[in-house]
Amino acid sequence: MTQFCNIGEAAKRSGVSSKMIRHYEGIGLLAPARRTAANYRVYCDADVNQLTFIKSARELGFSMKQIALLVGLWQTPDRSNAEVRELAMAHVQTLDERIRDMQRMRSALHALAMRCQGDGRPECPILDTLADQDHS
Amino acid sequence: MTQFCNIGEAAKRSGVSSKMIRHYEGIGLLAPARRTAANYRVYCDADVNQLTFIKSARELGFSMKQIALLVGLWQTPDRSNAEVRELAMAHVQTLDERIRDMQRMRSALHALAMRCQGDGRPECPILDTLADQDHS
DNA sequence: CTTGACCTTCCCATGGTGGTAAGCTTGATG
DNA sequence: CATCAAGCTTACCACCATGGGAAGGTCAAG
Repeated sequence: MTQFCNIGEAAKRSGVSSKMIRHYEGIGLLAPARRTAANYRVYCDADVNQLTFIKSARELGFSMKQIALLVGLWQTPDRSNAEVRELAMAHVQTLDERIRDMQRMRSALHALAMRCQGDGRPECPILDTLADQDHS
Repeated sequence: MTQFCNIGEAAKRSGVSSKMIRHYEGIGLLAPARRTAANYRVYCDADVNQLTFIKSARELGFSMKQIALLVGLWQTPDRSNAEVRELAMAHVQTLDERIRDMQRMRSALHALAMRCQGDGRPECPILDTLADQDHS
């Protein structure tokens, strides 16, 4: 039943590039893959599942360090979901901060752009404001 | 009237670290600074202004490449504010995309966390969902 | 003259991903 | 069987912006 495949197939199935699969192995996020006689990496279904897990976590913006923790919890049968939840909520908070930062930039820049005529003359409130150390 | 200072003072006045000032010079964003006989970099008010400009642009999330363009426009007397505005609006759009991405992550993760009891048992919808290749 | 604070250059690290080159393996086709 | 393309291997280099640190020179105050 278990399907064995090489790195290209594992990449296709998990959505993680071969490059990154090797990288994940290099940084210890994945156990070193078994090899064929010709030194080709071999992956089983469980390995592909783990790659899928990592991919999903990346898509939620978790860092590699956090993902290492999540993978550890995932593979621990008697884990506590409280720990997972805490990790997740901490990341939600981080995302909120980043979103606020971006929004602050966005609205400041948009306000500047609205003050600029954009009519081809050299006068430009955007540049003037950037040059003014009082950020005003 | 013009105040000359060394890199530490320029850093203090502009808010850009000495480290980064040297880096900006290295990548060509700043003209190579004049030097004292002892090879210390010397900065004048205009240089500090340019550093302030760069700092402000960084705080709005512009990339170094965009900042190089902005600095170029800033220092061009017969520039067109339309060009500046276009750069700014393009960056607003980039920020909007990043914000949307973050918000998508945020809400997906928050929804997952809400489904998790966090009561100390091993059952965890967060991990289950990450492991499911159907992202559902 | 010593001391401490500053400056100089040079190298390394981060994080996550991509590219590329040189060389080996595999499988299919002529 | 020879060949060729596609895929694998490792080992580098690059991005972007920033920080850290080492080893050594300089300057000003005590």
